[in-house]
Amino acid sequence: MSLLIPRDSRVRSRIAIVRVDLHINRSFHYLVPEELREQVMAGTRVQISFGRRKVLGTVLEVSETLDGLEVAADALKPILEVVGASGLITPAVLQLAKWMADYYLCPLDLALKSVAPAVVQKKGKMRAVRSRRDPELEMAVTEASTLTSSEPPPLMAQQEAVLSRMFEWLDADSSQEKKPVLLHGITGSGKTEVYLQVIARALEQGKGAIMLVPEISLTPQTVERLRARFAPLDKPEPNAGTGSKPEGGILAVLHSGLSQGERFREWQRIREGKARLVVGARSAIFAPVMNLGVIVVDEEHEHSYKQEEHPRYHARDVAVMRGHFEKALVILGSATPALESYHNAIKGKYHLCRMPERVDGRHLPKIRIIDMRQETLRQKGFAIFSEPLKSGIQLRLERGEQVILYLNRRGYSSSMLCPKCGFVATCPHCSVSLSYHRQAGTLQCHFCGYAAKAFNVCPQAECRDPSIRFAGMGTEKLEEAVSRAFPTARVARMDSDTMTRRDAYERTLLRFRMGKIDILLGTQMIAKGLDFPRVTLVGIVFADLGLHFPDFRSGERTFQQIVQVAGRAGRGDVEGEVVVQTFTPQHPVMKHIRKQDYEGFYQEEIGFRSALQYPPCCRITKIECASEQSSRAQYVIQQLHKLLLQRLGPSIRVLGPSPSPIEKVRGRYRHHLILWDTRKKEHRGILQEIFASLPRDGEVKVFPDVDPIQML
DNA sequence: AGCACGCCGACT
DNA sequence: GTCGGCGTGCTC
Repeated sequence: MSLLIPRDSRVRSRIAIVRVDLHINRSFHYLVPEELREQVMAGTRVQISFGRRKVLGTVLEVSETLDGLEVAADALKPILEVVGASGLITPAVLQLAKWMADYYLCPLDLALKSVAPAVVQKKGKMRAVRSRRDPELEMAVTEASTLTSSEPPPLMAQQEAVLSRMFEWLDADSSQEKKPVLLHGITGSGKTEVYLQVIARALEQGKGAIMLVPEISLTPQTVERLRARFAPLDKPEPNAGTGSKPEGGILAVLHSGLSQGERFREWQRIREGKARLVVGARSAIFAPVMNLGVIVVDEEHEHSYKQEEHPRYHARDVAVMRGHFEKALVILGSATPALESYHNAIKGKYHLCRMPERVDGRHLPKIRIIDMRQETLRQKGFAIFSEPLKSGIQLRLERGEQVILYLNRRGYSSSMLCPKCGFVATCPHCSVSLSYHRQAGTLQCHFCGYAAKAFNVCPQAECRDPSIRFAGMGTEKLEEAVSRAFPTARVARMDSDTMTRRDAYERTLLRFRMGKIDILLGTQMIAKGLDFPRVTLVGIVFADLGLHFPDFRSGERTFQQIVQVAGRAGRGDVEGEVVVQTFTPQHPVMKHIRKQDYEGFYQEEIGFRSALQYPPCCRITKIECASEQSSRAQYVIQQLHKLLLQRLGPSIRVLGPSPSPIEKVRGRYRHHLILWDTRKKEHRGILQEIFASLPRDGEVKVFPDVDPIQML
């Protein structure tokens, strides 16, 4: 080796343990050259020569000694250079990645990949930043803001009380670990203001803050409030010679719409400490904020915090771990907490803060549960609108108030079937029926996106019957029905079909805010955080939709969705009303929905979970095998099952293996099994070994899913 | 992941 | 005799 490391002199050279960006399940030792000593630390991205090529890697550890090193020191190669600058992955985030690899049963490489965007992992050349701003829209937003005052408003007593506790925890000895806080505040109770003030205090203390939101494009209002509140803290860039105002300042916004260049720049600003407040979706939890004071997870119950690709991490839980490692205060906020979080709060693992009142003495809307079986009898056939909902809408139109209608299914109808021969259009790639989209004139698969031209007659050669029917109503059909029933009303639909353009969502909400829309209807897109004071009626068109899924969380999800949408009503001076239409009014969830009683819902639901040993009473891990051939996936899951029984024996409870409830998705057949109680460290170690030892059939994919959300 | 080495069939 | 198949194994 011609690297000429003097054998005698530099024995005390620093040695970096480096994980290479290749699929090698171990790490390698490199020398840290004198001139890079300052920069190389745990987490630093480096370029090294590996064999005969140059590759990138991540420093896991820097050590002063050669202890335990089985390679002669003079055989070590030096680190060639540091990528970008040090600190792209901070030591704390590296620790987080190690934890993720262990907890979520994935190779460390994969965990490292998910903690920093690809552009940051590589050389990170700055590209020209394309502007995505829309001057017309911005003007309109500015004009429409009676709302974004940068001054903190006066607080209600409940907010004061919660804040004083949070300040105390935030200010506590920074070497002390901080218990996470669950902020359970009903819709409209002023949670966002609490977040803002805790963040403000952390920033004043010179610390950083991360705020996670379920999906940034659906929370422009929250981002606007942050910008309005914290923009004054921004000092103009000293080198802004061009006169154009530099973007950002103390606030960095990370979202999927950023180009690679924009993403890199935001990351860089955070790393350099220019931006200390980061807002973003799931992956923003890995932002390289130093000296982190507080992490807020807004709407912590939202399923979008769970990544559905390997590693299947839950950003809320990762946030709790990051807070643990960095001794930062973690605030989980929701009106309808995940059962897991509330359970943790009840057990004392989290602090519990409650805000049971709405701001300004406003009341929660009254909820009426309408029995659609009786409505069907009364109206002599299936009706989309019950009488109370119909008259309720009419009344709001007359009064010039606004209405939100919620139906969590897009398209015109959810299936297309031939009443003569029984043919049902199904997706060629997934085991689900195709939805009819009338505007597009297509049949679409909501799992894989497959689209085909809709038929006029039954496509079966021997049938060709023209009376082919569409069953199961979606938002498109609802829109049609609304327009027919209320011809004078101005109606807008919001779902992923109408919101294809990036700013369509903001534009529609702006028109709604300006009173140019009377009835806003849509899918869960309209359920999140909207605050429109003139909305006085919310209609849940078909509350049973998600209730009968073969998933132990279907009741919880239904409760959360309906209570959240209901919370959009009555945020102004006029009291709100909610009409919930259901064919199963006797379902236990409905009585808690009627009273908007989270506590009652929790108590009843936790009883079911405990009896059936489902989370949060127990932790489960799902293992899924997927292949283009069902039999191959089945074979691998059976092998896995065998190994599990051999290695873990009776100490572990296994359900399955069985085909997934929706067996085929995107042309891949899935088989899974569920393991109970995998929290024990030795269990995880054995699971890791089993995955590593599994004969690698490249075609059959094996994914562990720790704490699964998606059971289908 | 690459890229070596390494041991058996059809070609100029 | 040689070119080349891709099966194991190594990379500080």
